[in-house]
Amino acid sequence: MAANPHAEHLQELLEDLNEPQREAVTHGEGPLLILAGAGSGKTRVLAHRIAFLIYTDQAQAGEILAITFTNKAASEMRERVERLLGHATRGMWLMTFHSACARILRAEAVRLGYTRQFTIYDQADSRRLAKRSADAVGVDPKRYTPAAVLNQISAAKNKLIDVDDYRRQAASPFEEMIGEVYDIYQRDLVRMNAMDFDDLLFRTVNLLELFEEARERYRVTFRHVLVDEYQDTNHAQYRLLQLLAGGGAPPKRGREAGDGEPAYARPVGHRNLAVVGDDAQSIYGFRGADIENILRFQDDFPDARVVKLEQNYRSTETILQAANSVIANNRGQIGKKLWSELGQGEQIQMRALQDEHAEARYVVGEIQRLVDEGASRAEIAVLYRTNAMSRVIEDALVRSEIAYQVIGGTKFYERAEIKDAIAYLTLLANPYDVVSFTRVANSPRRGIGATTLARVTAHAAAMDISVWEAAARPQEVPGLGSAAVKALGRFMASMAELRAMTGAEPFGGEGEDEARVAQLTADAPGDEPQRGGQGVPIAELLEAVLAQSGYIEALEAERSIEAQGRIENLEQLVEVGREFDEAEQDAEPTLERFLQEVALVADADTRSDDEGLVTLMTLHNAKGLEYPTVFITGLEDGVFPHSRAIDEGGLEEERRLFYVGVTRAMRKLYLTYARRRAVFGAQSYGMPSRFLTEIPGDLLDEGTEGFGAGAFTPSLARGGETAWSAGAGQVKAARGERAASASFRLGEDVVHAAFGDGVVTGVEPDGVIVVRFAGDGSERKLMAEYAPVTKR
DNA sequence: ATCCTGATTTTTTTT
DNA sequence: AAATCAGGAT
Repeated sequence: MAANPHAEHLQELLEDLNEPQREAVTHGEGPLLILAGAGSGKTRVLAHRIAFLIYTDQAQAGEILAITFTNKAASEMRERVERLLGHATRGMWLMTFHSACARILRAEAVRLGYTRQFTIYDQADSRRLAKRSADAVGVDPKRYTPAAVLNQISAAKNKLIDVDDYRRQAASPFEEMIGEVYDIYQRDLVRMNAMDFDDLLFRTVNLLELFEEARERYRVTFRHVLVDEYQDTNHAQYRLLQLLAGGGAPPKRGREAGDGEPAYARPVGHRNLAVVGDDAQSIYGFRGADIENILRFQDDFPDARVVKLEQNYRSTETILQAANSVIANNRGQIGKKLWSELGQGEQIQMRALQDEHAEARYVVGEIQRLVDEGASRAEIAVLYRTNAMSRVIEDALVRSEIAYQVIGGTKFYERAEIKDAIAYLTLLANPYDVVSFTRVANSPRRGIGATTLARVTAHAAAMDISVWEAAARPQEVPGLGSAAVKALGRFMASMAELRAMTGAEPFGGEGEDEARVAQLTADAPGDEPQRGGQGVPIAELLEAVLAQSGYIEALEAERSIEAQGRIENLEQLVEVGREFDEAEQDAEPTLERFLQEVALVADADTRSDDEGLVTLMTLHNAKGLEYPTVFITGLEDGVFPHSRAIDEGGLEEERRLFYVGVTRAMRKLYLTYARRRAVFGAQSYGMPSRFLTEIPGDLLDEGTEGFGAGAFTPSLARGGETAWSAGAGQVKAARGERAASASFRLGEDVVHAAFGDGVVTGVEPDGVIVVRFAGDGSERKLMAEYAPVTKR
């Protein structure tokens, strides 16, 4: 790089980076692990590194694959890179794992037996399908909710365990049952030409393992792979990276590797893999994230360059000290100590409030005060453990007329009318999609009831044809009355008309199967669609759907405020379609691309940077963000840490979540808890969160002002009092006295309040015991001291 | 096929 | 407290 034409830019690029940051940015080829503490400028490092690779001609834009955690983070990253480069970054793959996989699969799905129009099911869709499959197996839905069943399947998929492997490994009646459900569930997905979120990863791994040609092509294409938030990758994602970048060590986790190791497992490939993460911020274990991925990166790549970023540019020292001392209670982490030059700053405000309403009033009162003093509402975030907790705070904000936004919870795309409209489009694109068909067929009501639907779908399954085809020729469906035949005929006629608008081949006539077969055998999957796709603009199609289907008409007939709101939501959706049409001018705005984009929006993507909006969200959604002022609410044992986490040994992850929350704050941090809180409508009383006791007392201001100070703002320093109203003697009492724990021995018989009889199969440090329960054969980790478990 | 009502459940966290 | 669901009446 002696006479680099970009020399000037290069220097500028490296100018205001600190030493380790610069080391990470300028690292050349080969594996790179960046351990980036909270607020240490990792996004900046990633953006600069991408720009550096391009400036030094180590990569073209099109040779870079950069994975972020959310779409929002991806577009922010793209902006930064473009600002650094001074030009657009077309062709650079900067997106989430799921988006990247969906994009690859669109081009290659044919090789795996799907058409490129395959549907992506979101969690709600998947759950409905899981419920159907569980019903078919005869699973008692009281005992195992569809969500729980789906979780099991999802966990298996995240570990790349397919149906056959799962059933072979099943070690309990419970697992055998889940295996049966998994089997049906997966068959249904394939038959419907659909994938759930986990399939996007799983099938991409399949593709790269099975087809050497594709594997080599993508390896060559992505000469440099960068991954943000590496601590939250799961096994499937790990495997995917290995296939793309070439592994270091062969796979040791997952299934048996050994001698007969397949070719793809061997460490070939460019190994230009740069990952950024912070093990202290791993908070997605519940959805399969494997913290071991980051902890063992150096085992996978013994020659990896390791860079630690420990200087924090975000928070005051007070906030960092609190975060450091809390996280010190976790074990088995990569040692890191955050420090800052921003000075001590203000004390952390801690408050105990009467109940959740008082808590909300306190938070809103403080927000009011800060805004009066000149703060922008956009500088303030209120965080909580579960989505349901937003409501009380929202009420208080509304009452005080403070503008706010809620991230997550009931999303726009989860509203019934939006899902209906999307389901119409999905069915038009993918005539095999039974879930969309059943959703849409009788909505609005047109006399196609549950029995009719069941007969049609059963017929389709029996004849091995698409639902569309079955519904299009209703007279062939056994058992249908003449009214049902007529209703179906009318419905399908208008659907056929709408499908014609999309420019897709007509469907449901005789030659249908050839259509899929032709698509499946069409070789040479490329990056562009083989034909067609130039159909109508999405907005136009949507309007036609809503009119033709009688959907809008039915809502108008209702004449209710609620229906009016739904109509407005649908208008908003049409607007989304219009924006998509305009944004895609160069590429063809195909229906499937639109549906894919809609399916993969995350809560966090909907965040607005609008000035003047206070932001409310869960702690999970706050990952990666920062605010001058942060409120963390609901700091009670059982709420945060969540009771289920306490029961199941998830305390360390909860603690990391708290760490994430604390480190979002730049200058002011508020921690609040309520003594009494309504849970499911019933009142419950909780102790202050144990995390509060892990913060050194001198960092906290417990508020002495105000009426009945002692009564409502108990002090950690004070103590001795007995009841709640007398102060938080409990907090002090709790400090340091948690260590004592009931001891269980290996092999001991125990009884759990919820799970019933079980036996201790493992004893771990920190009072964690492993118990296998007779009821369902499940094995759970419990905190001996806190879980409702006794010796028998 | 559709509507109503009472019972049951829901709350972790999410791509 | 709200939402979904099952069962039964129309």
